[in-house]
Amino acid sequence: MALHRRVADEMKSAVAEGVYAVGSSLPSESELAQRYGVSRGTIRQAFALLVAEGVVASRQGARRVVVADTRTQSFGQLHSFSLWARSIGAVPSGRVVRLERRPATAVEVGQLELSAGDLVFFLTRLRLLDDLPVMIERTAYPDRIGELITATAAESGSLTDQIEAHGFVFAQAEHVIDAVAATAEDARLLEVGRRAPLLRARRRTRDPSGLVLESSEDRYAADAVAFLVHNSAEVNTMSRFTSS
Amino acid sequence: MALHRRVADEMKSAVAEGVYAVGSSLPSESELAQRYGVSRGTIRQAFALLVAEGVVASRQGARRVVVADTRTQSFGQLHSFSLWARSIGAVPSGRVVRLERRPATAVEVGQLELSAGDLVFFLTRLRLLDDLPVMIERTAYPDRIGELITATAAESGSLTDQIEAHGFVFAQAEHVIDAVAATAEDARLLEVGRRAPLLRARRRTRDPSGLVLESSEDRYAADAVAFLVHNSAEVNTMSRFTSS
DNA sequence: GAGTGGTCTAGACCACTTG
DNA sequence: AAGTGGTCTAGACCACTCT
Repeated sequence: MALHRRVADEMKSAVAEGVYAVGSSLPSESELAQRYGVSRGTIRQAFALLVAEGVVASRQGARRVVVADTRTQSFGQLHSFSLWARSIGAVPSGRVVRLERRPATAVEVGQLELSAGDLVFFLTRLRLLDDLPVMIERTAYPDRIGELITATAAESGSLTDQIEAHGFVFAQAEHVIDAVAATAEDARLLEVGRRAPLLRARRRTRDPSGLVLESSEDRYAADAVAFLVHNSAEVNTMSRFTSS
Repeated sequence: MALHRRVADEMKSAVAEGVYAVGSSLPSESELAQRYGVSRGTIRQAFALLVAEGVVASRQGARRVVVADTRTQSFGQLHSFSLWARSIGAVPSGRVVRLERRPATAVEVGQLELSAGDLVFFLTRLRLLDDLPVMIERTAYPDRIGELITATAAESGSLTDQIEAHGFVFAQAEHVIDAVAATAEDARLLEVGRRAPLLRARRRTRDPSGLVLESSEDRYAADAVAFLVHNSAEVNTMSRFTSS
């Protein structure tokens, strides 16, 4: 583990434990550098992480201030339904609705950055927390990933684990988030009314070299889940689009 | 403007202009350092911005790769409806539904980090793009901000401009995004059906020192707007919550 | 083995706040 | 005026990719 990552984690723990209260000031960079026995640059790297996560506010000339003790979820927890479920103390499960291997549609060719005629695995799963239906996941995998997928694995739990076990690394993702009305199938599976509001997240995940590993459309029952996003003037990872 | 910011902007322009195609590799850090006449550290600062915005993928040992030419919106565009509207070539307008000054509710005291009994300005506005209703904005301002707000300013355009003109700086924000069904008032104002799905973004904005400047609940017509969020294993600004 | 990005250090100067 | 964070430099070593 990198030094700056370790420092950041320790600072975050200290905030969570109340050593530094929300609203209070933090020690200066030079003091922390001395305390941890690292250079000022390493302390700054650590703070860059905390600022991005919205834990700390920074302004020139003044000490940094704690603004929240939000323990941001790891990228892994955001990516894997199973991991996330366990982290909040719920029991995740999945029910395979459809699993097929077929030529990619034009849209999928674009999404997965394939060539025309390439095969994809397409999986529709209902995801449950403590046996309550929460989300419908419709995911397209390029063939090289898809061939790792079996119906039994999809039923029992985490495909993410399965895929990572074969050496694929999920490194970055983009999410397009909007609201839609439930279709007949959505309503039946999620046990909500027809046309009920659903939170939709269309996700595309890449490995460290930028190759697309999956493209998914997730639909959450409206009262089940929300997303929290933090952004700042320095680093902004969020934008707003007209979808029409 | 900081050197690394300038380098990042130039790289982004180069990608947008096709100098570096999506999918292709970028020059090495040392080559860019020489070309721009800066140190390697500055080039790395520039790339940190581009990686956070999802323009570039990075992995140890290999050259960086261009993964998208998404021109991420600035923090300002994300924050100001007026600025955003103009940036996409639409004409923004606003209609004040309610504007009141009153003691903060318990929830608002928490949201705005006030003390019990403090006053807030509460503004409900319908926002339109090219005269089409798109969003309802219900915003609470602490008194020191709210006293800058007049009904005429709220009608004519950007309160953000108004507030910034008085020296307040919007530095960071957190957004909780989910889906809700339209209430009777929502439906009437947005001209959608009762119980139509709406995309809801609850936003809290802070100044550089961490003070809360506003707390807002925005409801978008489902087919009007979507949010795009980019995240990565290194820096993750997004998380998923059970809202129940 | 050469090249590249990831990490860390030490030091310098500046802009800003008031610890 | 002192302290603090923001920026930039130069150099070092390591882990990893690539051919």
